[in-house]
Amino acid sequence: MGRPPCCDKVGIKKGPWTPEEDIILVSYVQEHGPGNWRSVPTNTGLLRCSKSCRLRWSNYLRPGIKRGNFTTHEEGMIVHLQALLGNKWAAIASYLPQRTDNDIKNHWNTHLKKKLRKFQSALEFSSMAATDEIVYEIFDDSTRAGSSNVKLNQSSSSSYASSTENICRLLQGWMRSTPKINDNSIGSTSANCDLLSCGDDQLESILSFENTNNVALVDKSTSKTTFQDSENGEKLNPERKQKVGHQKNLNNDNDNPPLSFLEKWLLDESTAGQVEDMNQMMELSSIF
DNA sequence: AACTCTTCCAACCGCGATAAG
DNA sequence: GCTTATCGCGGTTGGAAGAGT
Repeated sequence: MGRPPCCDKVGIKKGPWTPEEDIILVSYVQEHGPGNWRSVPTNTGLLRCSKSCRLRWSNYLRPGIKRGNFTTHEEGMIVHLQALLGNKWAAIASYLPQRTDNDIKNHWNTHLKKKLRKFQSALEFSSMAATDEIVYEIFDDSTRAGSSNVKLNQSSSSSYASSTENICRLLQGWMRSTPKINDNSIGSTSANCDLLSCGDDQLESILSFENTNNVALVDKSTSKTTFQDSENGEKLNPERKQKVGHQKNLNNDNDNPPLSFLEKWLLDESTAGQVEDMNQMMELSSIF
């Protein structure tokens, strides 16, 4: 006999997650930490399979997730890493703090692939000594699209970086539309009731998050999440946390020199300059 | 205003690797 | 060592929202 099933397929809910379900999941993970997803549906009463819970947590509710538009630098990183690693979205995501692999994958498929295609065809045309008129026609579409790069830079600061803020936003919208909470629909854990009755400040403190190596600390004034290494108490910003994680992995995996080389290369300013060059080219395309 | 088309992204599906019994 | 479930990943899809006609 092998393992028992994580959940029977009967009665499993599918589709978009409701704020109630999010709160239940977040409060459970706060209490027990991420992992052991198999027990999550059973212990929380969520009618979701463990897989769905894990996905919801890692792609949406996990602290430190930045949502919203990608910066030019992030896009450059993705383009470079995709060229080097292929469609290894999880690997690429590990170099982009606060972005999920799903987010990167979506952004690549919907934006970057098109941008690159245009960029490459523009290069081909220009190498064939094309006239200005031809180049103008190539980029005309992006001009009409509303100068997406300018918009991108303007709104890049509107991203939000923690599950606290995610949940607060969800709650704010949801509470407005749902004047009275139906306790039966939410579940039976006391943590859920606490979450629903507390204010934003309280919610943020409840949502401080601990995993195996790092403790996430939520800054109430900025809603930003910082990480503290539970081993040595060192405070880390999310980016630093990612790097420390990498360093640990690298130390544990000595027969993987290409990765450390890649990391060095990526952090090299001269390389970053090349990325910027390419992005400037792409931005030029929207100016034409 | 109503309809169609396109874009975008959250969530699902299927598969390989790994772990548990 | 075998069987079976879980985990994590990449590909794909469904539907909401916006744009165009």
